[in-house]
Order: sequence, then C-alpha cells, then structure tokens
Amino acid sequence: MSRRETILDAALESLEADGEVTIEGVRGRSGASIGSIYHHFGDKDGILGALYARVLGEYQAGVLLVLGADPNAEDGIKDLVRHHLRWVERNPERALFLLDRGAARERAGEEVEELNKSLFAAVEDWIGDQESICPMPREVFFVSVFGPAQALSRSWLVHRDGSLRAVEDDLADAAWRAVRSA
Amino acid sequence: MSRRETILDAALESLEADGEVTIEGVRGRSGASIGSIYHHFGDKDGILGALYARVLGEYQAGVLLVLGADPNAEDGIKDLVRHHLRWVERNPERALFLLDRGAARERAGEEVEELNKSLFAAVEDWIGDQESICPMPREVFFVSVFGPAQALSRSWLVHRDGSLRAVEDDLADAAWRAVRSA
Amino acid sequence: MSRRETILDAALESLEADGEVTIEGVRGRSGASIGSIYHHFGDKDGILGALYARVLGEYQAGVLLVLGADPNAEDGIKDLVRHHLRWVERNPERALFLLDRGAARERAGEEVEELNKSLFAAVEDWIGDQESICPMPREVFFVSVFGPAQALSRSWLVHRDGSLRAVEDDLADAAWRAVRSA
Amino acid sequence: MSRRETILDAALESLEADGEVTIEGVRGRSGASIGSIYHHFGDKDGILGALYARVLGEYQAGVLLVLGADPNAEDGIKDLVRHHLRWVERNPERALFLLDRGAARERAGEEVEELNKSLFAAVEDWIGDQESICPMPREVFFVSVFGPAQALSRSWLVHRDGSLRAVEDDLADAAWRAVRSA
DNA sequence: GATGAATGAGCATTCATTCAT
DNA sequence: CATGAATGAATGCTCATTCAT
Repeated sequence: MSRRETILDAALESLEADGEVTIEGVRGRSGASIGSIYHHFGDKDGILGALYARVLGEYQAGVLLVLGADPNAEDGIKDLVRHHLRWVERNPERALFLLDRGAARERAGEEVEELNKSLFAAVEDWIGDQESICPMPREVFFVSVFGPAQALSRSWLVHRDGSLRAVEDDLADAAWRAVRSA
Repeated sequence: MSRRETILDAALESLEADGEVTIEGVRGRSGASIGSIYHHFGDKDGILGALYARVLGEYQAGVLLVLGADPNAEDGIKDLVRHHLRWVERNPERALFLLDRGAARERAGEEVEELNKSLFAAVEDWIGDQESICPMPREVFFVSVFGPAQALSRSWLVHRDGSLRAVEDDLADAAWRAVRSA
Repeated sequence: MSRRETILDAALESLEADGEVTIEGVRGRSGASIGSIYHHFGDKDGILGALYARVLGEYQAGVLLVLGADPNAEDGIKDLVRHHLRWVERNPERALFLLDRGAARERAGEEVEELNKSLFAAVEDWIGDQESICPMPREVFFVSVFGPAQALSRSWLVHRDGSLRAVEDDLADAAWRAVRSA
Repeated sequence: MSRRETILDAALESLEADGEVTIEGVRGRSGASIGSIYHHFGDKDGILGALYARVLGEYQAGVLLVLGADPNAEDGIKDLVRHHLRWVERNPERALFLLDRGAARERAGEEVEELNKSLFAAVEDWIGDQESICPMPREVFFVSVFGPAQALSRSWLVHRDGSLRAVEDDLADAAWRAVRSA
C-alpha cells in the first residue's frame, strides 16, 4: 500500500478514535513523519478533503449497490432510506464526519464533484421518467428522500439511544409518500 | 441591560462576524473582562448553551406564530416549511449555529429542554388527532416535516447561490405529502 | 520590575546570546509563560518592535549626551561619529539588530517615530543655522554624518577583526569635511 | 543554458518575488528537482553564495563602466555615487539582497574575493596618487564614498517614497567633499 | 546527473481556564 | 461583581537536508 494510503488510513483511524483528525494523531498512527504527511497532502485541509472523498465514496458505493438491483421506484426509495440509516448506525464516526464537514467538502474539490455527479446520474438513470414519481426539482427530490433520514441520523448520533432500526420502516414509508405521484 | 445580556449579545455578534465564538472575541465585543464572562457563564459551554437557547427561542417564536393562526393541517405544515426556509435565509449565521451545534444543545440543558417541550406540546396540541395526518412516531413526523428543509438549508448555507424562495412551494408540497394520511 | 520589562530583558538576552529572538528563548530566559508573553506583546513582531524601540533609545541617549555638551559644529560632528563607532564596538549584537531590522522598525511604530522625531529635533536645534555647516537636505546631512560609520560598522560586525578605534579619527575627519561649508 | 544557470535564475526570481530564497521556491521556479539543486550547489548557502557573486558582479560591472571612462577624481566620485543610487532604484530587490546578506558574502568565498579584489584594484588604479584626493586608509575612503549612498538606499528600500534622483546631486557633492584634499 | 519521497527539529500561535486582587 | 495577568498544553506548519533508486 502506498504511503499516501497509509496516511489516509491513519487519518480515518484518528477520526474514529478521537472524533477528530489532528496531524499528531495521524503521524502517530501512520508511522509517517510530519514532513511526509505534508509532502503528500499539502496541509490539513488536504487530508480532510481526501478523507471526505474516500468516506463519501464508501457511502455512495452502498447507494449504488441498492440501485444496482434495479428495484421499482417504491422499493428503491425505501431501500435508499434504510441503507442510509443502517450505514449511519454501523459507521457513526464517518457519518458525523460526512454530516458535519461541509467545509472539508469544499477542499475535496474535483474528486467529490465527480463522485456526486456520477451518483446523481445513476439515480436519475434509475428513476428515469417513472410515472410513479411526482415531478419536482431535482434538489427537492433528493432532500425529500434523504433529508428526514439525515435529520434523524444527526439526532441519533448525538444521543445514541435506541436503534434507528425501530423507525426505519416508518421513515421509508414517509419518504415514499413524499415523492410518489398522486 | 444586564451584564449577562450584554455578553450574550457580544457572543452573537462574534458568531455572525467570525462564524465561531471565542472568549477573546466576546471579551472584545462586550467590553466585559474575561473574569466577568466566566463569572456569569462558568465556562465556554455555558455561553454556547445560553446562546443556543436564545437563538432556538427566536426560531421557535416564529414557529409558534405560525401555529398561533390555528391553520388546518395542510396549511400549517406548508407554512412551517416556508417559515423554516425564510428564517434560514434571513439568519444564515444563526441557522448554521443551530444546525451545526448539536454539542451546544447538550450543555444548554434545562432551558432548551423546556423550549422543546413546550414547542412539541404546541405542535401536538395543534395537530391533535387530526385524521388528515398519517399516524407515525412523533420523531418521524418531525423529521419528515423539517428534515428536507434542513437538508436544503444546509446546502444553501454552504453555497449561498440563488434563493430558497424558488423551491419553497415544491418543498412544502413534498412535506405535506409525506405526512398526510392516504 | 514589571513582567513586561522582564520579558523584554529576556528578549535582549536572547538576542545577545543567540543572535536572534525566538519565543522559546524568551520564555526560557524570562521565566514567563508563553501565554504571558503573548498577553503583553500580541505577537513576535510586538516583541521585536518594543525591543527595537528600547535599543534605539539606548543608542540615542548616547547621541543626546554628545549634543548635551553643546560642542561647536566640528567637535560635535566628530564626536557623533566616534560615539557611533564606540557604541557599535561595545554593543555588537544590539548594533546588528538595529542595523538589520528595518522590518522591526515598522512594527515599533509610534514609539520609534517619537524617538526619531525628538532626536532630529535635538540635532537641528544644535546645528541651528551655523554657517560652518554646508546647506543641504536634512536626510543628506544625516547620511553624510552617519552613513560612513554605519557602513564601516557593518563590515566590522561581520568580520570583527581589529578595532574600529584605529580609524575613528580618519572617519570623523571625513564626516566633518563632508558637511562643513567651504 | 546549463542547469546550474537555470537554477540560479530561479533563485533570483524567488528573491525578487518573495524577498527571500527558499529551496521550494527555487524548485518550483526552476523546474529542477530538489536533488538536482543539491547536486549543483551543495546546500542553501551554496546557492546564496553563488547568487551573491552574480548580483555583486552585475553591480560592479556598472562601477567598472564608470571608471572605464577614466574621469577626473571629482567627476568619478560623483558618478560612482549617482550610479549607486540609480542601480538601487532600478534593482531594489537585488540591492536589498546585497545590502542585507553580509552572511551570504562569507560563503560566497573565493569568487567574491576575486570580484572585490579586482574592483579595488581598478579603483586604486584610477585614483592612483591623485593629489586631489585626501590621503586616508582605504576602507575609510570606500565608506566615505559609498556609505552615505548605502544608508540612504537602505532607508529608501524600506519606505520607497519619492525618488532618489531628487538628492543624488547633493549626495554626490557631499561624497566629493568628504574625500577631496583641502 | 536527476528524481522526489522521507525526515524531524524547530517555530509561532491559539485559546479555554484559573485566581489573586 | 469585576478585573486582567498568568498559564501551558496543543496545534498546524516550514524548511533545509538526506538518500535510495
């Protein structure tokens, strides 16, 4: 594995262990020198950006897996919501990172743009012009499907009581109602 | 105005100006000494908590105003969504603070509990057992109504391009579809 | 002695011992904490500026002493040159600091302005409209008197071979010739 | 152009652009690798020394040009002063480098020794035993001619207000007075 | 000759917090 | 209630230099 990857792994470990990423944490866990870290990432934002891209990629891989099964509209929407909740519950620190770091996203730049673009494309490809989906602006569609799950995830990430499983069907149903036609 | 209020005002100014709250920033803007600040708030979390309570109170006052008109279910839900989007657009820094500081909420403790409790009560009072609302767990209802608006707000707060006005009706419609019965 | 003065003393010690001023050096020698240093001076430039003002003040005190004797033009000019060379030889590190830190002067700001202003005033007060001084722009007068001594000092500060005493009379004579009338 | 020259050019660009020379700056501007830079110059002082020699050579070339016209003592002295001021005004960054880096001169070693030796020789060759020059130690003669111009240049380099042209005749006159006999 | 990944000591700075007056 | 000097752990970052390929 390349040094760059090793450092990024260490950054992820830092995130999971400490809830934040510090250069010292990355150095200690990666075994790389400070200089080497800066050689590969420029500055801390460089690490955060690369990390954001990686974690986002992992999350989106799950989304693409859902779509890969080519479900009908209702099943797809509901599965997306369930996938979101389960991924958050299994990866709480990564979820917090993705949810909180609007800033890191900026720096991630191109790579994240690419990821989002291809995800959007995949989703729209899947929905196509299904009549069962109520026509609405794209961003409204996205936040209608994922917004409630994100809000619930955020709340759970802070309190961590109970399991998101208990409400995933209710939330999936609500998301489907929000976007279905008629 | 009491010293305590003056300091809290300064904290808010700091937040709007710097996007964050530091003791030094509050000191400079309030004219109070560091010692005085600690005397009144104990520690930084004390300030953040009080600030959270104040800003949340401002936001909720708008919500209560919407409910005060005692609208029917559909109009109420849609107005809540519109109110959310408009408040965010008018108060971007406060919105960011409310959206990002799940942590501050913890420390705000009692005061915020009270606020939320009375808001929840007001909302449930208003909804009552209206048949036009699909039965679902309370938290699912809340995130279904506010979650999409929050997600869209967050995205807008990062990019700030265009106006949220353009999509508020679409979003209000979707929220209503999500929670209405059949 | 005030903490501020103690820190400034330590900065001077650092300068003499290491030829440069570092925060760590000042901390170690002053016994003050890093925080205290920053409390009093804001940042490193703040220390450098204050130090510049202090050292400049020391140097100028000697100049004022020369003028205080109210010598005639020729003796005064020559004494100023000799004072310069002797002060440099006795205070090589401070001289280097004064000679090299055009930058620090900037930050010293007001205090240095005051010092220079009052020195200029004292010098012009002394020269008055003596006919034995050739009329010339003020800055030309100053660099004609001090410039050669500064250039020689700088060279000596780098090599430190021999003593400046050996040439002080020649230099004093040349300075006098440069500014005397006819 | 040889790699060595390319690197030296880049160092000069770095100097003019950043006011300092860093390996990274040189690398970026030269296109050479870090390893290559070290291969050619040994260490940073090696670059600084070579740069010092080059810039000094450029400056001295102008001096030699003045002397090449074989002027009488008065015209020569005055032209040297004027040449100095004009060169500084046209090459402020190089002038700062030459004026400030007594240290670099050390490391420049032989090459600079040669340059200075031949310049000194040229100057003494020109002055010869002209009776119009007041007898004085060589170093006193040099600083009497160039010292005031250097001091004025240094001041101008910091503030950069106005033009040195305005005082060049006054300064040339003063320099001539300083070294002429009787 | 050329490359660039790796090194790590060293540096300035931030900031929440304490406490004697 | 108010003041502000003092604290010091922690952080991000720079930069000359080495060396295996």
